[in-house]
Amino acid sequence: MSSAKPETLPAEASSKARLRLWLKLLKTSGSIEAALRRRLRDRHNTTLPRFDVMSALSRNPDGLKMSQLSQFLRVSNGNVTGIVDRLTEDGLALRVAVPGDRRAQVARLTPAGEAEFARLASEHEAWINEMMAGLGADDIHEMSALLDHIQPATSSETSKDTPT
Amino acid sequence: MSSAKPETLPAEASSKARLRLWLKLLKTSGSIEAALRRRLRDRHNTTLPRFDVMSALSRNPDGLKMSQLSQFLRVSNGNVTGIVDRLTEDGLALRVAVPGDRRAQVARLTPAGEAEFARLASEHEAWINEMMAGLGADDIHEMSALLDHIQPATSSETSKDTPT
DNA sequence: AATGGAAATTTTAAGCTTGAAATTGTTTTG
DNA sequence: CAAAACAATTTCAAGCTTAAAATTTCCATT
Repeated sequence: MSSAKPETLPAEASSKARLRLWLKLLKTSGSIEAALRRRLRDRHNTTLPRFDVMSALSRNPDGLKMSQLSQFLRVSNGNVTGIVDRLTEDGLALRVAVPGDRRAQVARLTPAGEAEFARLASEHEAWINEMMAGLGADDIHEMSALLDHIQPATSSETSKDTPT
Repeated sequence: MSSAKPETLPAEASSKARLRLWLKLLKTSGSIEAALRRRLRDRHNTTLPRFDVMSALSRNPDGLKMSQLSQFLRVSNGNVTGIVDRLTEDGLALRVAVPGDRRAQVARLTPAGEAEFARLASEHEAWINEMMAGLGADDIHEMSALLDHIQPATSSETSKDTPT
């Protein structure tokens, strides 16, 4: 008997290690996200989805078609419809007809929306900077490189390529 | 003039770098999560929240009180109520009265629930292993260590300590 | 034993999310 | 040009999520 049955084979061991890493990654990003949601809610009476939409519109001052917005944010069409609805009710966004195509509409920030987003974005960046203060420049590059080695989808599932 | 105005001061530069890292981290974990949700839905007709609840119950064969379950999963009480409701409707979980306390109930997996979870967990681990195949043992340890340097909440917000 | 506070859970209201169906408008093509 | 295919958006049904309110039960103090 030269080989007693090991508890875990090497392949199994690294599979478990990868699973643990995923759980840790999920916990970390979930905690950051939860902190952002809480602060946006408690201090600015808004939500992360609204912030995300405003951020996308802020980067595109001429507006984005609803479909472009949902592609950019990687959420469904129906989803952005509701968020833009509520942003519009609050006077932070508006819909503009697209000249050549009566089906389409462009969502834009209002001046009030731009002003509001400027405040939010500034705080948001400070929050992230604070939470990640423990990472130096080298750590940042190292983690970024490691993240590049993760391949979330197999080729068969990567049908919706969104070329930039 | 010995100091011409630089585009970004060092502190601003690393703040931006941390923000970019956060966006990348968010994108990666979001993509993994989206892939998991899609596969659970398409191949097993279930959802990630259901999987998470089943996973917690699977680790606790004697059941967990609803409040323990929500603490463990870090979601609200009302949230687990609904998920356990639906799991129960499907015969995968059940509620058991707690002897000493008529307020409390323990949620447990049924035998069908255990069998179903065993199948799901096996696939789930394989999916993660596949997506993270690009990371070797050293990479895993490195990333894990880097994640430990992120502090998602300030002390003032860490009021709900959940000691394990 | 009564009362009042704390605890466990559910309910509720509002918003987020999705995929699918429905609408409306555009373009291709027979 | 009519019809069919296609495109942009909204609507819909179902489920997830939260915080806050409501219920029910427990427990400590009188």
